Amino acid sequence: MGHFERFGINLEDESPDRAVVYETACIYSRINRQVSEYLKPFNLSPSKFNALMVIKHQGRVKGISQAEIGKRLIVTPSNMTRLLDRMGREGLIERNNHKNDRRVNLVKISAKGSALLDKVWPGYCAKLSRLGNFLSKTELKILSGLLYKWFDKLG
Amino acid sequence: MGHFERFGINLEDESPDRAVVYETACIYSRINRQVSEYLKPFNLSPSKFNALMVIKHQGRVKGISQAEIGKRLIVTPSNMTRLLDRMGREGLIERNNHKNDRRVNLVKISAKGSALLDKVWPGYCAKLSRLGNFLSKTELKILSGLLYKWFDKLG
DNA sequence: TATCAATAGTTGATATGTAAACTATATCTG
DNA sequence: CAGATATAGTTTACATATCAACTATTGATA
Repeated sequence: MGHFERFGINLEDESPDRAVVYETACIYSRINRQVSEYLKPFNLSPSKFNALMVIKHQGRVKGISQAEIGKRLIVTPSNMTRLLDRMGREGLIERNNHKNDRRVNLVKISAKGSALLDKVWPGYCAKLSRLGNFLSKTELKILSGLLYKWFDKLG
Repeated sequence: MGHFERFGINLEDESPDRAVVYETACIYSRINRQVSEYLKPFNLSPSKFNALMVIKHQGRVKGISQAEIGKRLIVTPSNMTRLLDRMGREGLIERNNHKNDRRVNLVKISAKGSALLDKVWPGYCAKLSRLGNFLSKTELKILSGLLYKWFDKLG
């Protein structure tokens, strides 16, 4: 077991509860940077990629409302408006009015957006697998189980 | 063990390597939100808080350069400039010229900043402990060890 | 039905993040 | 020493995030 420090304080021994929080934050930071770097040549950010994935998989037939995308990704309405503005300008999505509720924008992925996702997805999965495969299969199972349990109880 | 899904895809069984990446991201998102909410009444963001902690603990005597803070927190120079601008405006820090190297700004925490940290720190630790204590001591030890190993190998 | 509350989305202000171009200063090297 | 190179920090432009205030529309209810 290693030594984990933050602000000059060794956390691992005295407070494993705080240590796991710090470790999670540090790992996330590295994951996020690597994913961002992978997506950059495609002119995609993690936010745009995630939104595009949700729109593709949840809005196949009639489209999906902005509020619904926001709920799934935990993105605020104002953020969603502007994210979709940019994605619309880049031709990745289309926004149409809901027939029965004129407040709602129904968002659908465009052919261009769909083609981009098809190009990006395999490498994205491979990148995530590489990020995870520093641990053995057994360790991954244990880690995944503990993380899931934690996530579940965090609420 | 639970079921973990993203974009409508069940990850846990087929690809534990990708599952741990997703789980880490989801947990981080919740941690970050809770920490932000705790800090908000003090007019602090996680970024300002982390910078203030580093400045307090690493810049005690002569101060610490902006580049050094940036290295520790992985913050770009331009971001650091403006973060410290705001923190300076709020009276949390002081910036002075380095005597022998006029390129360098030496940053020190102010009395006001130090008092703020003293007020925030106990609750911050308690918040992190509460975030981590959904797991037993044994589980925390195992999780912490696996996270450290992962973090170490991620490089 | 008239009003009132809830919902969907937009806009403006601001904080935080990146990248690139820039200034000023320091250091290295022929 | 002169010129190239490296380093520290700033500025600009832009993406992404929040919150608060706003409009438009729908739905509930008195």
